[in-house]
Order: sequence, then structure tokens, then C-alpha cells
Amino acid sequence: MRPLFHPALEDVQPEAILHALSDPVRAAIFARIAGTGCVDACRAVSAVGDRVIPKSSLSSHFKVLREAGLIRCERHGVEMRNHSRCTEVDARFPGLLSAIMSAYARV
Amino acid sequence: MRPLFHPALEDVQPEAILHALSDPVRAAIFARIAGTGCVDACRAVSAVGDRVIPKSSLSSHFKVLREAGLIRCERHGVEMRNHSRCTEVDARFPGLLSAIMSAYARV
DNA sequence: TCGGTAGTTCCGAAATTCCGAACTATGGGA
DNA sequence: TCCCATAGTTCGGAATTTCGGAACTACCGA
Repeated sequence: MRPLFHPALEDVQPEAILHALSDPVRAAIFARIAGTGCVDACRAVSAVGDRVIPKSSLSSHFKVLREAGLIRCERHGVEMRNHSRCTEVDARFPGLLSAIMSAYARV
Repeated sequence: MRPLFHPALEDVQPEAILHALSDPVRAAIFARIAGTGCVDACRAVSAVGDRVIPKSSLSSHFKVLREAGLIRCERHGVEMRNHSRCTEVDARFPGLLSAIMSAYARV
């Protein structure tokens, strides 16, 4: 398997970040990844709230987050490890991610 | 014409805001409204960058912004005046709008 | 009442999202 | 080595959303 595409920090666009996080499921996934530092993808987030997310949907959610520049994914053996790129993104767009995540936390 | 629907501040949802502003055209419209304080709708924003936006698309963009709680629209005679709800929204989600707008400004 | 400007609604085409089923990749035995 | 189980991706069709032109409505001034 060839390595997954990750945008360079300078190619990360605000619209992609907002689009990625405008889906509550993706926002919850991202919050979990950012909160725990690292999450092995699908099994660890197979449900959000009381809603079960199908594998194929999860896979595309991870792809959206990755291509938006929000997470970094690498395969470790049979599972995928996901790390947030919070620190990087915060350097490019100061305060953006924390404002978004605390807006969600407020609801 | 019956008055337009505007969500109460406590019904404003982060996902709606992010979705509304994840479209660069809407973000540009909102920036113009927030910047000038008030914009008479379509004529004043009939183009974003070098791209002309059809009236019907503009109309639905304004609707999305309004229903997300980002702007307040009222008819004055033949034209529609749009005000940003920045101050209100900032009270509910501190720092969110300014972080988003400065992220766009950075690109 | 007519005419012009501002904006909305309607509706079909295009694009996007959703998710089940089938498939691929990897590692651990036997 | 071969097979199995687990983790995740891809495919494809249905459902939803977005786009934009044409027709329509609302309001004002003359």
C-alpha cells in the first residue's frame, strides 16, 4: 500500500477545514483524536453518540479529515493510527481549531 | 411579505455556522457584510473575486447565512439590508468568527 | 397604473453524500 | 507456505444537496 496523501501545511485551506468540521460526526471523530492524541481508526470510533457509523462512512470521514490537513494517518500493522495536526494547523490559523472545538463543546 | 425567519441566538448551532462559512463565496459575502456593517444584498455583492454570482444563487447564499444565525435581513423598500450578528454570535461562541475570518484573510 | 429595480421561487441538471457489499492489505498461526 | 481473521478501502447505486436560468412577486416612483 502506497503512503496516504497529506497536504503540506501551506496548502491547508480554511474552507476545507470548515467543511470537514461542519459535519458533527467528523467533528466528534476529530475531537476524539485530538483529545487522546492518537486513535486507531474505525474500531475506536465506530459510534458517535448513540449512532453507529458504518465502516465505509467512517473511512470516507477519515479521508476528508486527512485531506483537509486536520489529521495524519499511518498504518501500523493491520490498523491505522491517526494523529491530529492541531499544533501545525494552529501555527497557520491561530485559534481556529480551539474556537471551533469549544463552540461544539458549548452545545 | 411576511418577515424572514431568524434563529434565536440559543438555537444557533456550530455546524450550521461552519457549513455556511465553508463556502468561500458565502465567506466573502459575510466578510463584506461584517466589514461594512450593512450591505444591501445582491447588487452590492454580485461578484466575488472575478466570478459573477447569479441572483438566484446569491439569494440562497443569503438564506443559508441567515438561517445559520450569521446575519439579520430586513427589507427596506425595494432592497434588502443585511447586518451581521457577529456580536451576538461572539457572545455565544467566543472567538469563533474572528478566528474563521482571520483564517480566510491569511490565504 | 405602468415600469423598473430587487429579490424569491421553481425546477431540472450536476455534484455530493451515504452506506451495503465486495474487495484488499497485513499479521498470526498451523 | 497457506489460510484465517481483522482493519480498512473501493465500488456503485440511491438519496440528498447545490447550482443557476427562467419566471414570478414585491415595492417604489412617476
